[in-house]
Amino acid sequence: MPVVIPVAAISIVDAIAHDLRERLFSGGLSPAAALTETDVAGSYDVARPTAKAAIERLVAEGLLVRGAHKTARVADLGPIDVRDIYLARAYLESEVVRRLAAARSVPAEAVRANADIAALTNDTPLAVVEPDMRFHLSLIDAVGNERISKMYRSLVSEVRLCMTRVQTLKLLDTSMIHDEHERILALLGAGDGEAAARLLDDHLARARERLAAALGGTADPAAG
Amino acid sequence: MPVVIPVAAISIVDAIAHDLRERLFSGGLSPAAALTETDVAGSYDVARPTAKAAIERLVAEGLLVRGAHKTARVADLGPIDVRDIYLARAYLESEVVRRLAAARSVPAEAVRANADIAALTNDTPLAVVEPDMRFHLSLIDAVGNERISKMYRSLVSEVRLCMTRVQTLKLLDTSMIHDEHERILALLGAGDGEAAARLLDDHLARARERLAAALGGTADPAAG
DNA sequence: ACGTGAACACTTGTTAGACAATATTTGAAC
DNA sequence: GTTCAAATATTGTCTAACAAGTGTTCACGT
Repeated sequence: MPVVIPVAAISIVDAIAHDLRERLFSGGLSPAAALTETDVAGSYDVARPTAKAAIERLVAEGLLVRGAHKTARVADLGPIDVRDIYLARAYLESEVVRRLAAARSVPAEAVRANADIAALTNDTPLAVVEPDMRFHLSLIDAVGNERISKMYRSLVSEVRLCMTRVQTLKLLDTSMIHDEHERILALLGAGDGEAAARLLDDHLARARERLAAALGGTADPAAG
Repeated sequence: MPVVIPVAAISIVDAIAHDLRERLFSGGLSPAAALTETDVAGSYDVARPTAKAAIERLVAEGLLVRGAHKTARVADLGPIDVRDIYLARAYLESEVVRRLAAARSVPAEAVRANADIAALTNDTPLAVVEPDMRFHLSLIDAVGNERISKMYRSLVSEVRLCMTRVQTLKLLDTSMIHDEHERILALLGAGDGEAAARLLDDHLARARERLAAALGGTADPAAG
């Protein structure tokens, strides 16, 4: 019996949306930068409706913003948005660790991701972002819920957009992140969901306040 | 100083998407029914690209499904989807009640919605759906988080789509729903988040299994 | 009769060009 | 310098069209 090899023939709109997303995440597009439909159409050499569709997709994802008859702009997420996003993350993720702990389930992929963090030598300051995201995503994906994974991915993409604005900042202490992750995993294996959720909340709150402060907000650990 | 009166000049695409959604929820469109772009364009007397945009919006919301070069169809959500949706609801909502209880916050709108449920005389069997949704939505909205509210609303719209398929079924016992809501609100005021979350989980699990069973699934209270 | 394969119709993906409606900017008048 | 009006830029929508993919029919050969 032949094995099915999954291939995806992505459409032009998909390709443009994907590339715009990459440019957004790599900082190629500054916050509040204007993205007219004609510009996008011109730079990819496609028709305007095609560019329009790609832009509208990113607007739906929250990466771009635009009002009626206004040109789309890169979302400039401030401290308020950061707190909104991280609170949503905390809601989803702390409930996830509660239920993972109840099943004493320690996702293998999360362990791997955290090992990758430990293995980091001093590269660029934000080399830790990728394995860190992978750690948190693997916790979410471990529950195997399509819609939860999709919602969380949407939040992660907004976080990545924020991060492009603080590339220079020294936000994150790699070893501390690793240690906290390790403790969370241990609590999952021990079945202590309460403690794991509490620790995760602290972990996210710390990251949130650093990011919010870097984006010009005042320190406000209780905000949310 | 003149008071600002907020008006929304919705676009044609918005209007069509809205109307299609209503038709979806009112059962005017059967599950798995085909919705070609030309048909939609013809029935609203607009150009095909306009209809296309409306269809793509509903596809993004999960109300329609479509593959590349295939005609869009009404999503026919089965027991598996119901469990996926309700588990996502439970994750969001049980964490919400935990945190509402921690603040001993009892949302006034939730109290109102539950009073509306109690005031129901025997109308159509699914007259309870609207105030029930409103009860749960008001709990979510009480935390004042933009992204959580948006995610939850997306889940609710999928639930509504499921419900249109079981209109005839006697799914819900009004007084039981009211009582359970009442107990949840009481636990919020008492600050007992654990108990409130547990009760809410049971409440949603019951609704989930009734809905899943009505959609042809086998009883499986532990699924998810 | 049955499976094969080619022609066909249907649908979607994408493009081009155009016009109207709305925002934004420029410029001129006071 | 401020304010109003014209010019420009941009988006929303339409018409028409072609290309490409999907599903179906139907004749054909075995």
